[in-house]
Amino acid sequence: MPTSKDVAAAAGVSQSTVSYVMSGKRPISEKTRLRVEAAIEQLTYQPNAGARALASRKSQVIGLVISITPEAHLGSLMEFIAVIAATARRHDYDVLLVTDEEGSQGLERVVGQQLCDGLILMQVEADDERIPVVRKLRVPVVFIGIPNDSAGLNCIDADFARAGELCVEEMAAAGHTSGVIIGWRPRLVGSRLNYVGRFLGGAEAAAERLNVKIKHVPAAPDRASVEAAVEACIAEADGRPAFVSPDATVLELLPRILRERGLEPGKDASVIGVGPTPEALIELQESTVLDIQPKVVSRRAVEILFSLMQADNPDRGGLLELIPPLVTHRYGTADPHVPAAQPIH
Amino acid sequence: MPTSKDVAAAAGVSQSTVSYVMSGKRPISEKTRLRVEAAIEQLTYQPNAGARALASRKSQVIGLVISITPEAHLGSLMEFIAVIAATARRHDYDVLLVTDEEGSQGLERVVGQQLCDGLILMQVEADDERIPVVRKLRVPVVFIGIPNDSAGLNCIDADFARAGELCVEEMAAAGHTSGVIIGWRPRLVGSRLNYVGRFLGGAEAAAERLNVKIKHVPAAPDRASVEAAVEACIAEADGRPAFVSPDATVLELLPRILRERGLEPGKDASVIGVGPTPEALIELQESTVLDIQPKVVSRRAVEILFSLMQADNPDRGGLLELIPPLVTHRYGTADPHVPAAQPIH
DNA sequence: TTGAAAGCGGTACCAT
DNA sequence: ATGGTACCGCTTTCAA
Repeated sequence: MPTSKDVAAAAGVSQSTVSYVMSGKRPISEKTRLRVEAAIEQLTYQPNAGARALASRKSQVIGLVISITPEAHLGSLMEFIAVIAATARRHDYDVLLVTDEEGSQGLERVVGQQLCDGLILMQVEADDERIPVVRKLRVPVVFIGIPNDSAGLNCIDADFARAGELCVEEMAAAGHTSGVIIGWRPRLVGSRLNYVGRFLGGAEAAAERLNVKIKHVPAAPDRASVEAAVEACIAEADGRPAFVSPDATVLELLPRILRERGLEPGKDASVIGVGPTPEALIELQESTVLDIQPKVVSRRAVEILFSLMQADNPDRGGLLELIPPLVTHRYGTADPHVPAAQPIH
Repeated sequence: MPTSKDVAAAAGVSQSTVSYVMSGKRPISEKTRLRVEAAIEQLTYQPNAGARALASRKSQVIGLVISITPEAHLGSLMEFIAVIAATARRHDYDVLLVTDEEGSQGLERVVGQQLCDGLILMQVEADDERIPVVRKLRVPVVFIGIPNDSAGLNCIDADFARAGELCVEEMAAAGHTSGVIIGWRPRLVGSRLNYVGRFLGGAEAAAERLNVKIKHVPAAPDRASVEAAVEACIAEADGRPAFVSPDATVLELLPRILRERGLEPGKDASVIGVGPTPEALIELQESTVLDIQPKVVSRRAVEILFSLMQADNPDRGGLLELIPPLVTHRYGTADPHVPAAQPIH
């Protein structure tokens, strides 16, 4: 592998000149710049990342922290990751994948070893054990998800409260006066998946406003559990039942389960929900589906992180940004409309 | 951040001794080792990755190259990634995510900058444009997927030929004398997704052997396309139709499409297929599903890469390993059985 | 068994 | 506008 020294020799300049040509941090005469660039080209020189990181104290890498739990919807997760990686590259950064198998120690490790200049934490839980650790880290961190104690942290997430509202509005517009929200087990909702709580909050507010009734039925994201919830709802429903859920897996199951019971979604029953992957959308064309815009959320997460890193202001923070959901599918049509944006700064 | 110099000072030894304590590359007296370890602990010292990479010429990072195409099943992809990352960590390596947005240049970049010591390429296509590039790289590379010209390359994949056989055997065992394989568009099969070709090969061999008829119907992995294929098959089927597919998305669609046409999968029609994610399995309980064992494939990919890197033998290669599929679900039961393993070395 | 010192390949300050 | 050079923090050879 050629080094910048080789380039310098080939171009007949000093090593520092090569460095300055690459970084543009000081003016270089047209003539020498061309000579250096030619030498770089000719030798197919690429700067050594380790040496650069050592000298500049910047790795040009961001750490992406994901957790593979049984609750995680892998397709959705992948969608986030893809956008984050692509956005990072556009800013000339690479992405190091950190799984939570190491727990919070993994965070301390990648930062301690100075493998990366900043972190994005995904699937942030209500009472996330990583938070106290993160507060001590000396690099900027962006959370995807909003923990209970978010003071001083940079968080971004889909606006699940708004999504809850939209779902209930949709439900009312479809002529229902009551409906059922299939959520998660209470324990999970309280301690971990607090977006469900936000969703319920928005849904309840809308229900009150529109004078419709909603009932929250906890369930696990598996077939048996959702079936049980559905049975219960059908039993006590008068007229067409309506099902609402903030969970992609539940949403994938609902149409099937209803059909097995002779109810055609969009006709005999309404299915309204949030957050599926494109694949799931294929399955859900006869339902109302809110897209929580993972692409926007993850792109913004990266952008926020970069602004923090550029500002060289590691401990500044306390940004909360909510991305409004889109209604992407409505009973068979794919006619997206954008609700009023309500980012909070 | 404390450096190894700080540790040395605290322990009253030289910097090199600290290094040797950490690497174990030369004998250290019990006494000094304990002193150094105490100092490390006390200062919470972590070695600087860049400096280490620079001095040792090893980054302890592997590059994981993925491509986000419309055909990619994100959930399956995520499953691979998770296992690869976890396995890498167990060998004390980190994972750098390389998306193919940069194309083959991305590979040249991460290797050229010496960001990583080896690569794993996923979703390798029949006539993959990355292959000529990879052949020139000076680091070990493992392919997940088998290109047409695999000479001298280290490839690993699920045994789709065997999967094709198993599917047809299953079909025959379920009493069918004929069936339909829903595959991909011919153009894709030829130039790109050649696992489909291998699947078909195995299926055809088994069909001949068992004296059943199979027909290959190309389709895109979307609803309309699969529906058209299904319609055609139902029209010309005598008795219960059987549907076989090597594609996860198609497999997710099939049960629904059949039910809409009044056919209950597992009763009025058979659905037999390969490779879905755990989420999809929920949907497919009434079908026969072969698991292509992404966990095994990806774990082996990492292990092979490490053995290549340890051997310090970058250009050695030409390993082909096939992981046999498991039958994980059979018409409602979850009773896995393992076919005879047939790895090829 | 341990220490001193020469790199590894860049960056950026201080000169000119 | 350019060159010389002192680091950055670790590994490893050579010496003791």
